[in-house]
Amino acid sequence: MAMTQAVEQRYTKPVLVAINKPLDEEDSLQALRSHAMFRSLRPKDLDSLIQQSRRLRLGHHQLLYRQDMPAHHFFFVISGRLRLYRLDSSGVDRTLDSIAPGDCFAEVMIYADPPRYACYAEALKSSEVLMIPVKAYRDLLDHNPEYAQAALSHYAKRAVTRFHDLEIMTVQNARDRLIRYLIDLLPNGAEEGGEVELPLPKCLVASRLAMQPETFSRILADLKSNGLIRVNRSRLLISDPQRLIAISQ
Amino acid sequence: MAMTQAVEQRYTKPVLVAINKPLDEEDSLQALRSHAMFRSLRPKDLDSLIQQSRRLRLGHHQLLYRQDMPAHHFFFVISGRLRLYRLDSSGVDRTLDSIAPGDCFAEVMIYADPPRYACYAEALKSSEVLMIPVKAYRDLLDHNPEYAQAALSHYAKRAVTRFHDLEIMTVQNARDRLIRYLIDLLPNGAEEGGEVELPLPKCLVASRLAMQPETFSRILADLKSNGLIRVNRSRLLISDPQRLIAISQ
DNA sequence: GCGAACCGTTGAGTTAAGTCAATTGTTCAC
DNA sequence: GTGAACAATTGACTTAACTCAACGGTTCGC
Repeated sequence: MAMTQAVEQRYTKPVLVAINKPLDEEDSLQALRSHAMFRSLRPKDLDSLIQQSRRLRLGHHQLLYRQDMPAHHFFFVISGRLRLYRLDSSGVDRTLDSIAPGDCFAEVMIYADPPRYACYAEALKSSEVLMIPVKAYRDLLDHNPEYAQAALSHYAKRAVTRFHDLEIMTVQNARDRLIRYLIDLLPNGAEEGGEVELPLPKCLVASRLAMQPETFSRILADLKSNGLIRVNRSRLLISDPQRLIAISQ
Repeated sequence: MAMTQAVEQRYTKPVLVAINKPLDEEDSLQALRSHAMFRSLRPKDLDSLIQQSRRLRLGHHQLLYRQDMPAHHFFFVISGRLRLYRLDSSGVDRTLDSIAPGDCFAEVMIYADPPRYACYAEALKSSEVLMIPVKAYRDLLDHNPEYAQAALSHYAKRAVTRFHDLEIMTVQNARDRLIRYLIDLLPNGAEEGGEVELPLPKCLVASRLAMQPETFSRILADLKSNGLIRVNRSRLLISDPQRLIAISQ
């Protein structure tokens, strides 16, 4: 109960009040210009969209928005890293996604009705995001139907990714879920090994994979002792992905 | 190993060879005309799309497509019910979604590159689907940018739904996952109770929720004995959803 | 530079969920 | 209609994962 109250209290705290910065540094928006949602935009339209947006600086652990809050903006990550999570009625924090520079999030809100954020978003470290008004982007699409193609392609990819995430979570045991997660972190799939960096602190990866931090730690220790991975902080060396997959039966 | 071989053997079996029927029964395509992806299409264009499509009749347990197969078509369910599932390397069957009449599936393949089905699709009972060529729909969008808007709205909704499905799966214990699943089946959310029908046989709901059929059965029996639900075959009566949510802490 | 937080790891004990097996009820094909 | 396959349930047992607790190692604020 005390927990529940704490959660509700958080709803009343103001968010989206971070310091905004002038948007004169063109170079740092290069990534934006090459994102699937924006790269087909005419410079004039993109500039107009950027003009209507605000650049936010977020500190470590700073909350950007809350679940159920009306969603008037979506976001593009310029630098840093964020995570999406939900709180359930008993206050348990469940991590759903992490977002890297060059990615968009909450962009599906463009067509939600009523538009409300489906989760919390917070900075995992000092970060910069571009806060784009949903209405501005929608207007752009409404007046330039040819732009919808690019957005469509991005949205389809997003749906595929979410489907894939769901697929991992239907794996019934913790070890195999973790192995699947690690394989997916490899840039080239399962073909060849490589070093991967966990996109989240270990305790949050655990939460993302629906297991306890202790379980996560034990599985990793076990994989390590079997020579399947090497662990250096949040960097993992996977030398033989095929063997890892074989282990997961 | 024997299992693995069986799986691979299935890959070689021909699919998509069901009997096609003439598309003269206009009435049964009414649902198609009101679907978000098609309702804004001019009659001429919709008719042309339908002309290029084939209507398939699928028998009980008949396979429609296999995971990893090149995806040249997406589908609209006219009648019956289908399920999407994946097989892992050891042959375990994991159910990912069920699809009701009036719904589309594999439609995200329009923008996949290369387009390959991400899972298996099979009929849960005798069903009819419309098999729409990906290329035909893409051409329609390419030549009529104004149509993209409708597709965009549908794709955004799809991404939101998948995100929500993922969210349920990060719930760590089987009972709470099942309760969340049941609540979501209620048409009016958690506000008032009602009777819901499981969209899948119980053993497949269990698979969808990453638990064993025995566990599913035991949890349901327990909820029943606590007066939280009434069970009649695949129909469940949820009289007090709020109490059910409270139980799941 | 020091202590307080926090993160990650490890150990010990407990519990939820999986496994195996037996039984009944249903559905379906012939 | 009958028997074979399958779906669902229940019991007994095992095990994977959770919980609680203690303990190093880092990081961060002062």
